[in-house]
Amino acid sequence: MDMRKLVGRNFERLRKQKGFTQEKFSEASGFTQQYISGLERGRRNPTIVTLFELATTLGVSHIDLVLPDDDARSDRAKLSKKK
Amino acid sequence: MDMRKLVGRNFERLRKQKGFTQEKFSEASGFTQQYISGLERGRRNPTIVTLFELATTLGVSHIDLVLPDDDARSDRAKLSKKK
DNA sequence: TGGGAATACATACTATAGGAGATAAACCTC
DNA sequence: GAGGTTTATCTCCTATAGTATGTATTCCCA
Repeated sequence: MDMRKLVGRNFERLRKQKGFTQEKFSEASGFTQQYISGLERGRRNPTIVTLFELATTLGVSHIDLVLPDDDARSDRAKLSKKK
Repeated sequence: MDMRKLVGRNFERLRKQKGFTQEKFSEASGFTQQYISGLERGRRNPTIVTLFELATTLGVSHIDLVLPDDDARSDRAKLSKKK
């Protein structure tokens, strides 16, 4: 269970949904494009403060981390919009 | 909006609900008692990997971070049990 | 009120989060 | 295949996450 990849994959999906390039997102969030790249590729282990800042820039208000059962083969996680 | 305090307060509540002392929890999780203390007092900024390990030790499978509206005065967050 | 259990504080240390800058590699579209 | 744009890789740097150890403090309760 690799939280880095779990967060990276879902972040990338949401970034694209929002129409951000890595560069545009880096300008909006203050993180470097290189950091965003590493994050999406599962090479970064963001802190909760960083996670909050990323979510805020994405316009996401609800971070929902579903930790898979051991017997579940695939990782699952959602970053869902406010109700 | 201080994610450290938000997580710290909710972690402390859940730890007590589960009947752990900081010392017992540190033995179960591999983190030091001192780290747990700092975490609960909002002086630590855990990474997502750390957050996952803490949740796993607590027997929590669903991490739900609700980011308050700007006009909401109080922090809110839930670490909820699996359905 | 004293003594053990639980929590907080202090200091020093190693590993890594995150930044800055340059560049490489893909990925278009013409 | 040239040229722009987007993403990935690399190196070096500082700040801090997390460990280890010791101790202080707070909280009980007999």
